[in-house]
Amino acid sequence: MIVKLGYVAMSVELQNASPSQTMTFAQFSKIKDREAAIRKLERIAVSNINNCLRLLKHNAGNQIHFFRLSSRLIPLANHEELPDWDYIKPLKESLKEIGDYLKEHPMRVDFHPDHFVVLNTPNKDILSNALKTLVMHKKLLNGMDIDSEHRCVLHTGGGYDDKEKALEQFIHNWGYIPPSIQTMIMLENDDTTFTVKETLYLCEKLGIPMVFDYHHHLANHEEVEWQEDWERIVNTWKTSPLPVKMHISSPRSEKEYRAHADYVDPEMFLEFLHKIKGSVPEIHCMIEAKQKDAALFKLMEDLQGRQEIKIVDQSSFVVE
DNA sequence: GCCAGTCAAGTCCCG
DNA sequence: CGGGACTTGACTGGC
Repeated sequence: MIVKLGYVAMSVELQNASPSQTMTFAQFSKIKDREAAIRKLERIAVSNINNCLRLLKHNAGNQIHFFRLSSRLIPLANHEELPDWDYIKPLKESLKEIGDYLKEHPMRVDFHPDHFVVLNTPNKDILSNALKTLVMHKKLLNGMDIDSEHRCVLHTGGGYDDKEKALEQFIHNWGYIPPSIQTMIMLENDDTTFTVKETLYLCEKLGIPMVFDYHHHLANHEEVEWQEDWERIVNTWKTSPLPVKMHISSPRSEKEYRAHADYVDPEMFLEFLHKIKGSVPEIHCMIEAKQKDAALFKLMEDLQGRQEIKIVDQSSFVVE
């Protein structure tokens, strides 16, 4: 089984390369010339996308084949006071550059929109805003000429005091999501509300790939045993053009269990890999750690020299 | 140039 | 029911 590691959105090694620079609506409103304010938003967005390209080059240079793009590339993209702003148009060229680069340096990239994109809300306006944000992600992928199938990880959403009802609400709302947006989505078990089994229920019913977050599972489960669910999780990827993907992180501390630690505990990771080895030929593990790419490199270093590990390159290895 | 506070979103928690 | 916590990185303001 080959394991490929990825990391999230920004680098601690590459300086001044934030893909998430922003302007709040309060700042925006202070600028009297609205056109000038919009131009400023556009300059920030272009800078974010250019930094994204720098990050991709950094990744390619370090043999990293898997990366989560920032979902904050375009500040105020879906703000209700800016419905007339065509935010994609001024970004066309920068986005195409990314697309061209990715054709030369193939890398799996995807998004994880912030947790306020809630698809199971009973509130129409919130659903409509969630959909707008997903459409923005779709446009970004189109601009980069990336097939948008299975490129957006989401959580199931709110519990609303009745999780069973909340799951049915998800299924109900799913009918209002255009198919081209539906195919973008993957669902992840979360650390406070919806467990692996609950997420699987939706994924199987609606044909959505499930992203297993091991740390979330340890924080939130009916039963801690997960191996009997693993085959079902793998099965949700059967129709996907992409390999199974999952999230790996370690608790910051016993007290702050749900928060992400700076680095990933290699022992926990190895133990996990031994349990799933042989179940898939290839798996992509997204490292969610405070130290971002440095955590990925440290984990690779920690795994070096282990009997059962054969290092392939700076971010991949084979487990036997 | 540092530290505390603010910002954005939706849900959840508390009184 | 209303206000604050939660989360995250970026940014602002006070000193």
